[in-house]
Amino acid sequence: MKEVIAKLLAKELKLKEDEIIKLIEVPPQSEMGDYAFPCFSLAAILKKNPVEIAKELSSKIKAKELEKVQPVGPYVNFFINKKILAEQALAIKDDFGKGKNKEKILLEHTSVNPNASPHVGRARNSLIGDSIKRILEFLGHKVETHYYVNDVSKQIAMLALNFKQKDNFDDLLKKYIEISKKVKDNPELEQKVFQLLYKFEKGDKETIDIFKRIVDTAVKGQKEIFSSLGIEFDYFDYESRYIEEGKHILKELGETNKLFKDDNNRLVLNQKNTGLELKMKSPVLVLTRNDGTGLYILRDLAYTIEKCKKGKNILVLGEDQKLYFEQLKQALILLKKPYPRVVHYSFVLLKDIGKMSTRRGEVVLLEEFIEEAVKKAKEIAKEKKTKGDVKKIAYASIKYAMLRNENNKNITFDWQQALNFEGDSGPYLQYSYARASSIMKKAKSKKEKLKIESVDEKEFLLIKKLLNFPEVVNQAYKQLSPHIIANYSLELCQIFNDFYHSCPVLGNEKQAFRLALVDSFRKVLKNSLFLLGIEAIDEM
RNA sequence: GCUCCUGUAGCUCAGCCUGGACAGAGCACCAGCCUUCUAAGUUGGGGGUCGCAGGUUCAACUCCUGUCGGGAGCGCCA
Repeated sequence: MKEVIAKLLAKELKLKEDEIIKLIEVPPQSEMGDYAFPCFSLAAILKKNPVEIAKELSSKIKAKELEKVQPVGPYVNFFINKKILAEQALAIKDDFGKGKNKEKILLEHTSVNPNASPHVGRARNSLIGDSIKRILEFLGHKVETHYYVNDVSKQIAMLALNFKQKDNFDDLLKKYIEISKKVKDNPELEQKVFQLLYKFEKGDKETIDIFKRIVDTAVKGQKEIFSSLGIEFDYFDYESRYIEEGKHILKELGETNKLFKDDNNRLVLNQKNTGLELKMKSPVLVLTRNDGTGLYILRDLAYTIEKCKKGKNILVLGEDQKLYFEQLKQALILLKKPYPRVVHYSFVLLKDIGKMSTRRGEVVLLEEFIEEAVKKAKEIAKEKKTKGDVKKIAYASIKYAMLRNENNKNITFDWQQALNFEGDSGPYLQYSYARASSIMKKAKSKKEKLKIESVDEKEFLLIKKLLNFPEVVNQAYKQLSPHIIANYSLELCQIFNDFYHSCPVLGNEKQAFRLALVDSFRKVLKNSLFLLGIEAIDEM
């Protein structure tokens, strides 16, 4: 529609269409029109009062697509023929907004340390990652999700000192906190930790077995939790598999003459003149310990290089890893290798406590949170005497609460607010869908002939919002930010509920038209929710 | 100390990338709406120096600089 207007304006103005498209905006209120063209920039060129220009333009432009063209101050406001848009909205199909890209994309997200049950803060990584996966696939990309398992870490080695054969997933957190405290106050114990890592890297069978048992226990538990939320991974990539390749990388880096041994006999990469000198005290990257064992980044380099060979890469990382990633990226650039696009998200802070820390045990576990949400959903369902699937409602609540914020903003986590099922919440979106479904169900599906006689204001608002969906998905893709979808979903539902209250569907003379509109709403909202990983439900 | 992110209503957040018409939601608070498609809904009301100060511009919540508050990071954790 924008294009049509731009064409008309281009005729009058001797400006290029794409320039005009950039200027066209949507008025703040729908009564002002559907699109507006501000004449400020023309005022300078034509040396005329913008108000005059708007008046002149308005009188000249006419087209069958336009119901009305009206000058308001320095703006030319366009009212689109409502029936044309209504027809478009009614023609919406299940695949509305889907794309046909075919690019192969590897998406790495979550990668929680395999040492304990994940806390709510970590879930943000998974939920953002999973939503990005859905957005990419919706646009047609071929996506592989990868979960990097850090099975060579110091954390695992510490846990190995405190792990018993019979320990299961639920014991890990407690055990980890215990040993973590001990190691902190005891340098000798820390030496033991490093010895274990050394043995592991040298291939000591006993050590490898203990590590494996811990990691398997943790990964299995974590996988189950994420799976319960509908988050699945295509590949679990084990860090330990990259130990050898990491040594090759070390060799390659050695040939760049940027590698040197420091006073403590560690191999260090000089990262001067990469821009990093502005961001850290000393722009170096330590690659090995003094006992020769490789550090995490060495294996990560090998891993990243391997992934990048297979396709375009996207990585979801916490904001605490910004500098780390920048160092990794510069090392890859030095090796003349491609590097991933990265999405950083900020932390989930606990109200009254602050940052969650597994080590300190100051956490709300994702499991607890899920349980609490389900409990709450059950209570409400009982109270309302409804049948909706309480689990789906609880998950929607969690996912929406974690995805509604912009990635790089801190979330303040508050039980009460996170579990609110009213207003700006996941259940509100599902409720709107359920209402629409209920109408569809009650309408006996007789196919009446559709004639659009007139379009009411509330109907038109819904129509415009529905047609906006593809643009919203593209925005979310461009920014790799699910919150754009979350916000759109909320606005869409608010508009639908407004329509719901002022436009009776069943038994109304416009039933056929409104029914078709409700059906389009269901299709769009279902897709929109799907992109957030939220299931649409027919009753609740 | 340096780098990055952030500061919008009592609270939680959109809007800023791509500057324009009175700054939008939700929660909480007050007053209404269920003989009509689900009240997990909806209507109305109060509540804002968009942290502060400069600058650019016809026009700044939006861009630039400075400053203050919050978060994150800055050599052998990942």
